[in-house]
Amino acid sequence: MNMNDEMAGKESSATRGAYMTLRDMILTGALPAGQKLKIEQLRGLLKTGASPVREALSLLTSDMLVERIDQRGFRAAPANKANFEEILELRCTLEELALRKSIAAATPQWEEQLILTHHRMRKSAGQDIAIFEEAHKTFHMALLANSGSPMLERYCAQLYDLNIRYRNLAAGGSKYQSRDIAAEHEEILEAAVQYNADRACACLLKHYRLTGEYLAREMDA
Amino acid sequence: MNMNDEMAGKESSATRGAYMTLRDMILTGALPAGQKLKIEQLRGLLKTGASPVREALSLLTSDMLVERIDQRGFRAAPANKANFEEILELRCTLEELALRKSIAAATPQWEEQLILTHHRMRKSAGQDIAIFEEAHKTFHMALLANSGSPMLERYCAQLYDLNIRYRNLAAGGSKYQSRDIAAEHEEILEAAVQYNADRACACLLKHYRLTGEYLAREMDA
DNA sequence: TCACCAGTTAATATCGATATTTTTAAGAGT
DNA sequence: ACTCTTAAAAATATCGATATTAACTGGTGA
Repeated sequence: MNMNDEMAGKESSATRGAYMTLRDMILTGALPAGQKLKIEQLRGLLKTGASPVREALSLLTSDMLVERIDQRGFRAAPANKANFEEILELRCTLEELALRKSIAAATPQWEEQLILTHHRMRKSAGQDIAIFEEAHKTFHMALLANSGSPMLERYCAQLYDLNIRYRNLAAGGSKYQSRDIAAEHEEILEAAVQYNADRACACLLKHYRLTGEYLAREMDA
Repeated sequence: MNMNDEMAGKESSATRGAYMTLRDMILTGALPAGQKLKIEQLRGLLKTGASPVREALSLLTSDMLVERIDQRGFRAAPANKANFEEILELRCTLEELALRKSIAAATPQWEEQLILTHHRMRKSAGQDIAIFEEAHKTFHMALLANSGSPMLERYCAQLYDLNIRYRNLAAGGSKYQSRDIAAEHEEILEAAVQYNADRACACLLKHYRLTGEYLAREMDA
């Protein structure tokens, strides 16, 4: 009767499908930074018409993943260390702000969501990396989800994605970081559910800055 | 030979033209908040095809001026008091951040730009309101332009526009505010060129909050 | 050798028409 | 009267083709 099972994941509109695919390809680095994105080429890759491709690219400019040069097409957003550090710093500022607001307005529902998303993230640790990444983002966003400011959360989500992109671009060869990521997440969670804003923020920012320094080193090499 | 004089202001691509026009119409309230934006209707209004309209609308979603509902078209972003207050607060936070950074990194060039843009704003006070608004935005953005963080500046510009939109939506009938806007601008400028970050921020935020309270009152009525 | 200027190629931007989907309206059955 | 189903209308989304614009190439004159 319904097609939810069959079509799970497949988006209703061609535009959304193209948007998702392109977004993923840019975030993972399948489409390298700065690369020209030719409509015809993408049209073939995505097996759809020019209009959805074009519209998807327009939408991706919002996310700062694609640059649009009038009359001259699209290209994947460039990447460089300065931009990375800008993102990292801005992200730390905005996420701290959002986390403090979330904790200040804490509710049982929010708290329970933290527990749940954290649990799911742990569970997915063994599975496919894409599954984990998804759960990881969900957990981090859950931390901020009670800030009361959807726009702030949106900015944070955007910066999160941009950061992930740099992680994928930079961490090409080298193995996963040696730090105990799981422990860092537990620390953050613990502080949050205890409404300890200072500690939660300190842990969160340490979590980001450690990854940041690691990536910055990779980018030099 | 060339058409620069004739075509001044007319954008090169139909998409950009549509983008500019629609943006303006939403900011000024010519397209009311929440209104359904039918392609066919806009196609007639803008005298262009469906593709440019569609693409312009997609671009406007980045600016949070248009909402896209998959398979169900576009509509002008809704407006309500909660959203307005969210914008105001976020704007105060981000602009303070950017202004402090700008002052901390002050250079003669930046300082001179402040003087210039302020002067131009004063000059344009008598002229057409649209001219003044343009100069007003330029001045305010110049204050933040030395923050060293293009993304932060972009967010501020976005919030600025959203705020202006509410000003246009709310201040329908009532006359321009009685406050001495010019004096407030001078205060901000003075503090900035003296590298007095605390005072500059205090003045800037006061400037925003006063307008904000005024608008909030309008919105109740 | 180099800058400059056609002519050619390639890519973008745009149009008009069609397929899909949603919304509206109407009718049948309970 | 009310809901459910079904037909008609309207609007969105998409396609394929064309016009417009930018990029390239090779040759010409200093």
